[in-house]
Amino acid sequence: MTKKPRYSRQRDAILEILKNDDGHIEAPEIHRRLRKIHPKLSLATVYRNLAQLESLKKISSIKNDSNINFFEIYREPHHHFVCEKCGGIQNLTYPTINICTSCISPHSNFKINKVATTLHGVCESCNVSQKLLNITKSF
Amino acid sequence: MTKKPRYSRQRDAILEILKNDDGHIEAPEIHRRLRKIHPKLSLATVYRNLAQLESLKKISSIKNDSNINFFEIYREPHHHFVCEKCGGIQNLTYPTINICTSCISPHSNFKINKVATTLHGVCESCNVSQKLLNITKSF
DNA sequence: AGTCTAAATAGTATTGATTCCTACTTAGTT
DNA sequence: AACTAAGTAGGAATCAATACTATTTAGACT
Ligand SMILES: [Mn+2]
Ligand SMILES: [Mn+2]
Ligand SMILES: [Zn+2]
Ligand SMILES: [Zn+2]
Repeated sequence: MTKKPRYSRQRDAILEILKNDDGHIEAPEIHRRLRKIHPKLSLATVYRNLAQLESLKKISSIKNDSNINFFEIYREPHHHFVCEKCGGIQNLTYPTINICTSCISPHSNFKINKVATTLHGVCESCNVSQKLLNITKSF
Repeated sequence: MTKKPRYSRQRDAILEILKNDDGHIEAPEIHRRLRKIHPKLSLATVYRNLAQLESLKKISSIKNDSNINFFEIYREPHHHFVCEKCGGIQNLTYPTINICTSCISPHSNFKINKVATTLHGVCESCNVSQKLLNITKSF
């Protein structure tokens, strides 16, 4: 139905960055990295292509609590941990919880595209620096 | 540790709106409703108090795909359905999945504050109007 | 190989929910 | 009644993301 998009050097480079990264990257970071080789690349182009790639299910995105969108190459569905302090995102390697999808199917007229389980809290490194701060405060 | 906040007529009214609503409301909607009785209420005040009430666990919030924050009175933990078309949010009445919390606890230095499972898709009413649109297009 | 056109891009302006700022007000303690 | 830290109103600022527009380009078709 939806036809295949035309090739673009820029989109290809964006996808390549994500293929070779095992984390979750922001659009401006992708832009920064590609600028070294494609000095004319526009940030708007990065955003436009990321949106397109996501709708083609080649990549996926997740937002942190500050509404910043992080992108990664499409992987097996998995869950995420979002740090409330630094905004960093980490993968959780526990099996996907599919029960929701099957549970809601009785509500037949819903169309479910994505199930996201996200834990919010304070990550290891932020937690440690928090503790250190408390110690120094007590003096 | 954190001391109880001072009483405020505005905060009380905001909480009252949420207590008497079973849905998920945006800050501007709360503002609109309260303006009828408190014409001088500032939208910034609504946002500030919603943030405070949430940190006191009296209310909770969830964002739709357009980053708009919806608020509700604190309830038993539950999951949500977010419509990609209209941005509306609905509760899912299936039992909370706690396994993630217990699974990750071995990663001891994480602090988990919130577990959110959210389904993204097209809600019943949007789905129906989508179908009607397709029918009219085929003429 | 040249022509054509819809899709893509660069660069910039705009959006819009939320937060910040500051002078003023007020709850509540002494 | 006086004091003060917390809260408010109103408006400005923020900033990730999107919209806009003139220009370029992939790739289809002669
Ligand atoms: Mn991931
Ligand atoms: Mn809810
Ligand atoms: Zn962190
Ligand atoms: Zn909908």
